[in-house]
Amino acid sequence: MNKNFDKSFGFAIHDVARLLRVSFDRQAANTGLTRAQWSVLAHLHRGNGVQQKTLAKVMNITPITLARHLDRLEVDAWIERRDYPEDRRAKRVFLNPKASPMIEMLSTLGQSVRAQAMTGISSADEEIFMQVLLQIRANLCVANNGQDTTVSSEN
Amino acid sequence: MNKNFDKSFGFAIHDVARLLRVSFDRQAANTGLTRAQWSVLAHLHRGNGVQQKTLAKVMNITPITLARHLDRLEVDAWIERRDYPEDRRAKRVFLNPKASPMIEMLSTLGQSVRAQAMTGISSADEEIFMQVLLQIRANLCVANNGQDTTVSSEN
DNA sequence: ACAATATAGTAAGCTAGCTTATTATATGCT
DNA sequence: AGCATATAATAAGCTAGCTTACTATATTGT
Repeated sequence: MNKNFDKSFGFAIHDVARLLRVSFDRQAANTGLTRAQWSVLAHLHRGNGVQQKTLAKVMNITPITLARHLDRLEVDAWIERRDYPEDRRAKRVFLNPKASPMIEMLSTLGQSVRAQAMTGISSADEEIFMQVLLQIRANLCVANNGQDTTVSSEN
Repeated sequence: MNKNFDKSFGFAIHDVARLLRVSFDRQAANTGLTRAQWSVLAHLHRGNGVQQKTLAKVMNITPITLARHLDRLEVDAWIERRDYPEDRRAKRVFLNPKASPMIEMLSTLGQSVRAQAMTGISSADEEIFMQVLLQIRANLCVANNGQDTTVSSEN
């Protein structure tokens, strides 16, 4: 039995993810947007007008999880869903103009949280860390889905 | 605006944490225990009879989050809460004997998930990765709490 | 001694993820 | 044409985390 839970890979990753989320959300609290909502806006900024199913895939979350984020984002008019005449089952999602400055702001915030997290870490080590992290994600994507959801794009 | 969300630190950590959790939970589904519940058992294995507040602190979760895990673990008799006469507000948590083999099993599962995640990564890089990860956690703990919750023990 | 404050555990209600099931629309087969 | 199957979005209901608020018990200050 491993006595060092603090050093266990799974627990540590889990802790870091939670700490990052809390840290971000706390600093973004006055915006009324959470990290998850911001993530939606950021991805739309990259590919505005994308279909929900595609967006969910790019974000690597399930369609229903995305649908709930969109519900709340739509209430506050950050985004809007539009019918897609070429496939009447589908909807496309568009950023409203008011979202742009917010995206800039939250992007800056994300960078500052990252800088905070990386305090005292050499850029060489940070580089290796990121490479390993992305490799781990790819490995787990394969293990879970039989496919790598990292690559994507469309529209 | 960074175009490479896939390579963003925060998103990647978040993805990896989720993928790990899903991967673990899927493989442990037949046990009826989730990763979070297993985490409770594992920590108790290390310090049986610990007080709830201490356990929550060691696990780096809030007391109420722990309380809910304990509720479910107690229903299935994995653990039991006992009154603590020296402080009648407090309760101490004990593993029931049936938990031991389960802990062994899930520990093995955890190792296999880790191995899966680390496929194709050199042990030197893995070493650096873990060091950076732990440093990040420490940084964020300080930023969030003004204290490092990594160290602990008591009981 | 006793009032004020602090602490241990829990309750209520939120976000964010999931799986499984439903509904409406497309597509494919004969 | 029309039935069977597949797909896009959503609904229902679960785990797991959080904050804020409450209750019971301890502790502390005067």
